[in-house]
Amino acid sequence: VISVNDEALRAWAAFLRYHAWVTDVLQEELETEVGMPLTWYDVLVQLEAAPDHRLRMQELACAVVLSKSGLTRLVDRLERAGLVERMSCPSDRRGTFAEITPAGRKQLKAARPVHRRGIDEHFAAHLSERQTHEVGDLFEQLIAALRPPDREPDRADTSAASPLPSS
Amino acid sequence: VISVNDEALRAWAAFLRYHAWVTDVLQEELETEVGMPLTWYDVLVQLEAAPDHRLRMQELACAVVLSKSGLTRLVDRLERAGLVERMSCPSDRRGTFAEITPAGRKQLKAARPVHRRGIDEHFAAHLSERQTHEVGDLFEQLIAALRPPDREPDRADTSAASPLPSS
DNA sequence: GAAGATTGACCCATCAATCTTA
DNA sequence: TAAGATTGATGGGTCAATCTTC
Repeated sequence: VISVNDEALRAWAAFLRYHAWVTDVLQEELETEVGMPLTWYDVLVQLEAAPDHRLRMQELACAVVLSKSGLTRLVDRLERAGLVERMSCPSDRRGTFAEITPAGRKQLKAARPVHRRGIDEHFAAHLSERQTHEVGDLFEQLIAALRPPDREPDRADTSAASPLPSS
Repeated sequence: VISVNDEALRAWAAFLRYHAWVTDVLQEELETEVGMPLTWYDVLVQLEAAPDHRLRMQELACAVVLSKSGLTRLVDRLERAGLVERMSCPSDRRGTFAEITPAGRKQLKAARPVHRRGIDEHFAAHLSERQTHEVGDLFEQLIAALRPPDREPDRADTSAASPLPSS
């Protein structure tokens, strides 16, 4: 059988293991220092960066790589916590915007330096400038190569365009 | 605030997004072509590779990056499916081995080429030999740099040594 | 009492079905 | 009828408590 070689498998295994561990560490840091789960942080980052600080539920689901229904429930929790507010879209009343609230921006302001410090400490600090650039290029290239994943029915990213994870 | 720069954030975002997408794709390929979830595959790979084709529950949990309780339930399902069998450890009767069955090895034999093809197609094929080597080194170095994660109570990897994800 | 593993309660995500508006 | 979003049922994971054996 045509198959991948050992060096590639070693790289793949390291990639997987590193991802599992580093997300665990970042999650825990954010949780203990700011008391917020990483999923919340991701949502707040996306909304803060969006025009008018709001996004349609569908776009947000795509951005944070969650199913539509998953996002509905996540926004439920964020709204209950007062960090996000739902606003119905006036031009198309089927649609709903999720908008970050002042309290949400305040939380984000507290969380961002913690998370960025984590990314720096557990990732960026160990890469040379050249490596950083190369890793960015490489993974963007790999993403582009994944066949525009003709996603499953409930999945939000049929549009397949813009998603950008936490930063 | 001292913080990570934009190039590093771009690399980080690409890393995260690629991981989310590629695991999704591999998961779906394995599911549709062999009818087995990726978690099952990971367990079978670990057991097949282990001495006597079996591992203590704790070691297995560590290897597949799952909590002890999570692994208990996963092995429950695998045992129900006949792919794995529990054997009590004769020398220390507190302990339990999970051992791959003939049926499990057969399943693995069917699954492995599918999964490896996926890794090749969506990962290895896009890397030069030099890049493959560099990615492997880089992530292994990053793993080593993560403070030996003094893990949470229930987490299996207090031993922190050997875990190797799916291959 | 501590270690290995399991169990019960709970959290969060997904899928399929549903409701509403276009 | 289709599109946007939500809801109900369910799968699979974690934590804390428990059981068994050392």
